[in-house]
Amino acid sequence: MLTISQLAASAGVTVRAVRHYHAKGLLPEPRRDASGYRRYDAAAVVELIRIRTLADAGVPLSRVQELLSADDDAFAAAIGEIDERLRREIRERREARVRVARLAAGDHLALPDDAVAYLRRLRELGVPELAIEMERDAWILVAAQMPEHMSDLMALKRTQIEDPAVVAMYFELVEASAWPLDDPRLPALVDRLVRMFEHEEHATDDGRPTVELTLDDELVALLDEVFLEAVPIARRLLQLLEARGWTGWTDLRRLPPPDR
Amino acid sequence: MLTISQLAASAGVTVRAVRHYHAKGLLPEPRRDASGYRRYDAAAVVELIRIRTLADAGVPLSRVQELLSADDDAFAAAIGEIDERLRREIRERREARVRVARLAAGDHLALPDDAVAYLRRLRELGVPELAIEMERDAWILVAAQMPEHMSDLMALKRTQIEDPAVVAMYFELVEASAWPLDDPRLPALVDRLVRMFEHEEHATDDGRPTVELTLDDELVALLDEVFLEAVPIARRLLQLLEARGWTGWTDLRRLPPPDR
DNA sequence: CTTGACCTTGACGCGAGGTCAACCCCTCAT
DNA sequence: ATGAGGGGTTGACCTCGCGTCAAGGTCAAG
Repeated sequence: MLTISQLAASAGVTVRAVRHYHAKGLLPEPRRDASGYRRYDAAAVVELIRIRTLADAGVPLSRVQELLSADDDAFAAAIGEIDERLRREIRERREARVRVARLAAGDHLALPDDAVAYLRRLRELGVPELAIEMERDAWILVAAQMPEHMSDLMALKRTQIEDPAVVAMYFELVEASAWPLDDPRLPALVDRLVRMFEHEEHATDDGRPTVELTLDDELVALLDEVFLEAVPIARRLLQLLEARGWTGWTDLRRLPPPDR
Repeated sequence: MLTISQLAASAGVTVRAVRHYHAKGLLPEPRRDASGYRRYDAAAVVELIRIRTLADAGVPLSRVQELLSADDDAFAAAIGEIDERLRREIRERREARVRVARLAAGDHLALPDDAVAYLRRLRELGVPELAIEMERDAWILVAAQMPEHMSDLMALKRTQIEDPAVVAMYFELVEASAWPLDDPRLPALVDRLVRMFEHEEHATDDGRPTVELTLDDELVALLDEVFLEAVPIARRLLQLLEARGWTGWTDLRRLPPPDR
């Protein structure tokens, strides 16, 4: 005959846990000796070990209670489910190991692979780190709001960034982003931009596909907003562009002539 | 700028969880818009994903809070500990899978391997199942109270059980265990027992080692108690043995002569 | 103007015990 | 016989990471 602490020790649990199982009706209350102490037999040892085996496998005690009185078929089915859950938990922990290991470094946390590759390409092209950080934050916001468009967008950006003319403009804009709003060099910059757009327009007329037209309005609005927020000078540039007959930032278009 | 549900979705968590992190000081409260709604930037996305990465790895939120503001060395050390814990949890789940799989069948739950082997040998020798169950329960109690002695005891029992004389006595006792306490066949049985002891005694004098003498008193008391509890007729047998000048059950000895 | 989706704070609930508190019981040494 | 120590007993509150109301305020669309 065992005392409660001996029973508990035989299954490697605490006395408190055994009493908890009694309170929950998982383990039947044994008879008491003359002084009111609980006294256990071998069957209690077996039962307690069964409880712990299931509980250690992550089965909730309420489910353990059902299982202890289940028939063989139901029990076998339950064992199958438990095993499946354990395998899943093992898989999740393996994935967690990978993610935690990547935690120390980089952009991978909040961005998909292709966005990370795009940012890396910007670094290769010599874009200043500050500009890359702004760009990264912008893409994080886009990814948060419209993750389903990210892969198309990144494909587009990676194509654009390989065009030397676009890269040249990019560098001009990066440089300009630090200028004050009333910097005298701004009008000349905008003139160069407009000339470039008009050149592109002609090229497009020659039959080159205009990839941007596939972007939906909501996405364009988001991209515009994000970049206007991120780059202080962007609003001023937009004003100057509109004065020259163009509007939009992501989806650049000629304004309708003002006389209409 | 993101609303709380957009932020939450970007990290795959619930809105409630994000608010919980604010309340715990894990994620700084962002600024509010005109209507009092929270508005988040890209940094919040990154931070939230960091929190979730750690939390998904099983790090308590209080620890996450420390880690987010820890220096690189402390952080790297913590990552090491987290990875170690994850590996341990994977190992535990693998072991749980094995134990759960064994749950459906048998004695292995509450007994060590050698005790299971001993019970299997009893079955091979044709011992009735009822007697084996009693014996199993007795050994479970012994294992619960003195697990450190089990391997020696089982070695001893396995040796004994290979001695045909012992096996013969064993069968007689098994049979007798079902008799009423006043069965007329009992005295003859005890006579046979005593004759066997005396024979053993002579054999021992011849130089055979007496293994039992290495058992300590506490263990002998436990074994006696367990078997006297388990087999109703054992007490009566003990009385009869003592009338013939022997005492003890596990550690059988001649009584001192009554005239002293 | 209403509906329905979103946001706010605050409070309680759960699951598996841990951790007191306050008391009883038994044994052993003084 | 007396106290100390190491069992046992019940009961009540604490923990953690949110889920789930409750009781509203806000916003865009029909």
